Amino acid sequence: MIDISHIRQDVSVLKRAIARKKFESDLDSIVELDRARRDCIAKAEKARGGQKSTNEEMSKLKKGSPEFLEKVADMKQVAAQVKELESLAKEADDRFKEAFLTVPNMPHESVPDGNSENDNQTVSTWGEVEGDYPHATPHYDIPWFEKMIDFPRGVKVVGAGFPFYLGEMSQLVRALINFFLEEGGKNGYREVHSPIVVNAASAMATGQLPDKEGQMYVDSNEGVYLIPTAEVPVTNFFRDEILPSEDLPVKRVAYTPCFRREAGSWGKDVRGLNRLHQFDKVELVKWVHPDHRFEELDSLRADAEGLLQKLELPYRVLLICSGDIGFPHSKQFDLEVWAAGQKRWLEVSSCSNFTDFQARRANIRFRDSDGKPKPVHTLNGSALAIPRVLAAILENHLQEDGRVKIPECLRKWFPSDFIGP
RNA sequence: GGAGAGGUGGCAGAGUGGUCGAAUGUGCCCGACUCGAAAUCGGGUGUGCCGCAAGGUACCGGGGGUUCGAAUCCCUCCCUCUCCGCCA
Repeated sequence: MIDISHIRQDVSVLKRAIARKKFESDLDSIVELDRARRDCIAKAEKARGGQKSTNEEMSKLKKGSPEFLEKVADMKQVAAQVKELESLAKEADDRFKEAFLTVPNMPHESVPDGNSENDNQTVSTWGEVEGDYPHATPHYDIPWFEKMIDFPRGVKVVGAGFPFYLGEMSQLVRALINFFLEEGGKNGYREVHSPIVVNAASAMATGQLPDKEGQMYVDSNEGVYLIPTAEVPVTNFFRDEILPSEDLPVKRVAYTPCFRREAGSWGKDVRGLNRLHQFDKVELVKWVHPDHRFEELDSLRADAEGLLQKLELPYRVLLICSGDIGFPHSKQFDLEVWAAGQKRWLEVSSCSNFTDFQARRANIRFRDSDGKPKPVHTLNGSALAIPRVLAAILENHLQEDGRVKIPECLRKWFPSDFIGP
């Protein structure tokens, strides 16, 4: 959630910001709900204060004395009144909070205007995009692909979108995971091995609930959700905590499987590894001092970009426009790898700054130099999503002999220079 | 899953229906003493909400109830621990 002062001061600023995001939010009525709530709270607290001071007097009287009994009789009415006012205040408070939760984060001023993904800005590209890939083939059309990644048996065992990776392909997946984790460590991120289910409070704190409930697999017996990204459990690590400011920035890297129902998005362009219900991903998460939020976003992005460079995969960096940016995001860069066989860009990372939006929901604070707790700023980014990176490796590094060359940086964990028939 | 015990401030740990935001210890911060440190002594030390402020109000696991008044009594949910069962 945003800072409440944004709706108490000049709402027009907030209105304009939200309009840029193409989100609907009835701010006028939320302002009114806030006013009503404060009014009710003031009344209830005043009544309660009166009741308390009388009760204090009563505690000094002899129990059962005439004065005491008289006051009891008087206070019965007061008590009923207080109860009524308090319940009105709670109602008003709940109404406000519910509405306030629907207000998205404001996009940063450096975020370009736009309506959809078509308006995202390419800020840079790396590597040879239109370059020389004479043998490039869509990964799912590589002859031996199905021998190494078994979709039909995944369908039999679970359903669509849950492939088995076999033999050397499984080793390659593992090599990528190791590479990403190790690079994260080198860049100062502490490795975490995290739960892959979370409770509703956690999903609420990072913003998956209530918006994206339909996108998550849920176990309603236990009231837990399979995580769509490690962002959820890892960010919630510090929920309801106050961090010492000298600990900032805190940086963590985690590998987890991710689970997404992808409800409604199944259909075209989802062949092979392009879109799965379960996939592996290494995620970077940072908790930072507000003063450093944007330099931290740049360095986070650089950390993710470094991986693609070492993998020798061409990519572009998109600055996501206001209309395509997510609900809790302030600013977002996507990294898209060039898949030379499909001749298309595949998103392999999304690096985002949430400013204090998640931190307020999750109640994660730091103690500022004035001694007061303030919300931290949270950032995260994939580094990287494995199946699409794998797809790009298979397509771009495919050679004339039908084998795929393994990038140098993975050889430490992979037993051969090539993968293939 | 069964039986029992318990959830109080950073931690430990008292708490009679009213004088309890809560004793005490410990930790932490400031000061005194000291060449410095330890020890000792003195002072300070939670968070949210409402309020321009003074101040008020809430919070003793969550929610509800009884009562003029609840950390304290009742209901309910959650969690932790011990023992048993099952099991990686």
